[in-house]
Amino acid sequence: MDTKDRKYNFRQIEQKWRDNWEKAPINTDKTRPKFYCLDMFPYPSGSGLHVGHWRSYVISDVLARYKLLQGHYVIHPMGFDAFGLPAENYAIQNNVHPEAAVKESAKLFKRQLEDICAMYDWDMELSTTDPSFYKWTQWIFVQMFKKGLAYEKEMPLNWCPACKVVLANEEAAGGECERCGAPPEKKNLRQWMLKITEYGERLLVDLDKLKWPEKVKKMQADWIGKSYGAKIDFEIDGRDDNITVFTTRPDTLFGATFMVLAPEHALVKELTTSENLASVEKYIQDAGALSNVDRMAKKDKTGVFTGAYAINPLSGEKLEVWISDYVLADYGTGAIMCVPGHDERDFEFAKKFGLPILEVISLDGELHELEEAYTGDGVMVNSGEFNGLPAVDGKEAVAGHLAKLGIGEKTVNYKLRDWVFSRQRYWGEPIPLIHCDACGIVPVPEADLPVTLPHVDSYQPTDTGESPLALIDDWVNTTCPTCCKAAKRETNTMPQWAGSSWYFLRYVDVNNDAELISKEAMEKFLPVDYYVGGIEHAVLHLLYARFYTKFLYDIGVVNFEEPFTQLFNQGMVNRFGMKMAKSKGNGVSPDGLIDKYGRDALRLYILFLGPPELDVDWNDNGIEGVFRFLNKLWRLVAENVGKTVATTPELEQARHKMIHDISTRMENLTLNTVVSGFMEHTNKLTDMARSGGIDADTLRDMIILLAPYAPHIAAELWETCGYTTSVFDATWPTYDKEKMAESTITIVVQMNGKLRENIQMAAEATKEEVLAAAKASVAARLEGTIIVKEIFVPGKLVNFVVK
RNA sequence: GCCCAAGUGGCGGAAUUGGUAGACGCACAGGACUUAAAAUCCUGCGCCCCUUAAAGGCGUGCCGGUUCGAUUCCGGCCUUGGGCACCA
Repeated sequence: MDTKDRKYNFRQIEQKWRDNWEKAPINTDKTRPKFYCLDMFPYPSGSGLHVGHWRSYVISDVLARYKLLQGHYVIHPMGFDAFGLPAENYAIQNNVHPEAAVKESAKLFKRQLEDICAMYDWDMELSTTDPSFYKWTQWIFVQMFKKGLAYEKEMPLNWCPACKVVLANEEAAGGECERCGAPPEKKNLRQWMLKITEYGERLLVDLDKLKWPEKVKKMQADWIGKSYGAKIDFEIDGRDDNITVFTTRPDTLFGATFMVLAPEHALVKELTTSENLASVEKYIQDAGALSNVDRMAKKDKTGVFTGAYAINPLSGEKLEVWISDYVLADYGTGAIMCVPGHDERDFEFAKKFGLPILEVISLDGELHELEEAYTGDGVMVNSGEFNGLPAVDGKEAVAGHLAKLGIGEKTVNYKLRDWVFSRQRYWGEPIPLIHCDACGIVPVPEADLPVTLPHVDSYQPTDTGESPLALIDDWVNTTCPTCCKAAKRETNTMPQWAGSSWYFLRYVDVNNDAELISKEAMEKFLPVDYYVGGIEHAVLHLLYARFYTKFLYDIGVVNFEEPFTQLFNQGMVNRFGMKMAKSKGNGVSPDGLIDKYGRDALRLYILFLGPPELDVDWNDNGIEGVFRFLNKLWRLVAENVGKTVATTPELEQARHKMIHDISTRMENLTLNTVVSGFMEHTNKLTDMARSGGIDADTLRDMIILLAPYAPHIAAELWETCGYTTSVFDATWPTYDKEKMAESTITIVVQMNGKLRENIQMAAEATKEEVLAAAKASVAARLEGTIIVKEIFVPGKLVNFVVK
């Protein structure tokens, strides 16, 4: 140590241990029980890492190293999600080929990731753009195709005019392109879809198994959107076909006074009478031109009457059939029964167009003039034989009655739609299908995978809805694998989510060319135990990855149905009121801080900023305090090594308390309080060392506890203390509750709940002794009062209730 | 509109099961060491009353409740952030 400025030489120490660990890696014993601690892998951009990126990587690394010290073999890999629009857009902006840009960026990222000093196993490194990886991304698609889960469909889709690409529903949530924020347009396109809806129920039910933040589970459950109700057939007046509706309120069926179909509904053209045809056609045309955002933003309900009538199956009333864009074509049956008395939207529509409003649910059983839709509880009225029945029971009763009549049945509905899986961009995995005039659509044989992405100079996206790959004749033209005649390749590519939906399976068997993953590796190392990343993927990546895993389970590739047992979402790092990002000019580079305070100090400071799950505002000021702490701790060891004293009961008590505090806070992942705990205990131990000396056991355990957080200084101090094996080969110390108990405890004395005195008592003092001492301490105050009640909380406090 | 978080000193934040509110750190002020500075060490640091001290009072967004005792539990509100949003 340089005694002149009493600061430890972090530059020299950190370099020394970085070199050492490169030569002799830690965490190599694969015979230990595994713990798979995964970071959401980044897409490599050319702008590099800022301290916001560090946050999640430090959190997961602390956890990984903690598990290592607890005796696990820790799988802690890192890779690059390099296909997709972010990488392609970056390349276009900088006028380089995506392949070159990705290579360059990955190199920069890797160097910056190494600065964090996370114990990534770079032997497992993967990139989604590597043909040996996307061979299996394509293989999974082929399996889905063979199982009928991938299908082609022409339908109106969300098209982002800025990104020049279609969006999945998940990517267009909230009426904004998930990537660029532009409002998507509607465009009729032929696209490849994945039947994620077939897994909707399992994706919903299995959420219960997961140790995930409730918020994320709820977002997924809401996205899947299961609702219980009934399908009901309404006879069309004068025709022998029906309009089928889905409703969650069969109990209000008597109150259905009109019907509305989505403009796109198949029956609309057939039903419309000749005198209404012109207005209906105009309405359909106008509705079709509206984007989803405009459609949602409309303040007023609009609609037109078709001229047709349906019959309410219970009341027998004739109901006008209207069309309106407030009914969605792709949810339920695309048609609804309208109960204006008990549905706000139907009420608004009925008011505007003068349609009848009937009360059929009443809270008090009486009849009222409805000023607005009543959506609460009550009993059925105006409902014939069902009158007087509570609405909650009415749902079952009416649905059962309709089922007996053969015109309805109980059913469930989901908001989840199939996944639009093809993209009109160059930089993605080619979809491995071949279009043959004779054989139809044929998957590329597995032996011919991967279908490699051809290297071209012109990869700019087009407005046509076609991929740039369509322009490459010698790639598009091929032969049919079945009949050997001339055929054409599918030119769409996969979305950026394809690789990330399964990458976590591949790390542990990254070089396997014969299968996606060997059974042995799968059974030994999977699934992921702990997954750390941002909340922005709550319904995108995390839903897709669950879907893929369930599919791979079904075809026997993996033996588990959920990929990520536990999930942690770290909060964002903000600066100037917004998320830190290079593009916004508010990014803080770690480089200067590393140079001034070192990697260990920066790791600790990022944790110290605030609770890991909450957003924090960045400021540079506090890192000074963390740096002072590291120096203090350095001096504590340096000044006492070689002259440690024999363990005393006080030292043993302090040591067990320290292990307890750090361990429980680590387990709870309240990592900001772990750092303050280190400071607290270091301060205490420094005082104890000065007054009576410190023992070797305490120093040893303190260094082990610190190792996950500040690995370099811990390794150096460990060596200073004379240990010859790595600190990461040590075992996480355990504590004994009895040994951490203090011999003297502070008892709080209250009167009427207000603090009056603190008294020191021996830990083993009896209730009577404590009460007597407490009474004595407040004797003067008790004069002239009557003690009504004595509250005694063992080891904590005494409260006298007096009059 | 619906749902979910959060609200504590000048600042970031802490408080295990309802039991001393403000740990730890930053900033600030005073002191020691030093020719001086840096570094380090010591002391103080919620607000009010008071020359000071003692004693007292108030205090965890607001109003109320339960309790011997509430940052913690319950009811009602306010503010901020996030999610969903014509899903019948």
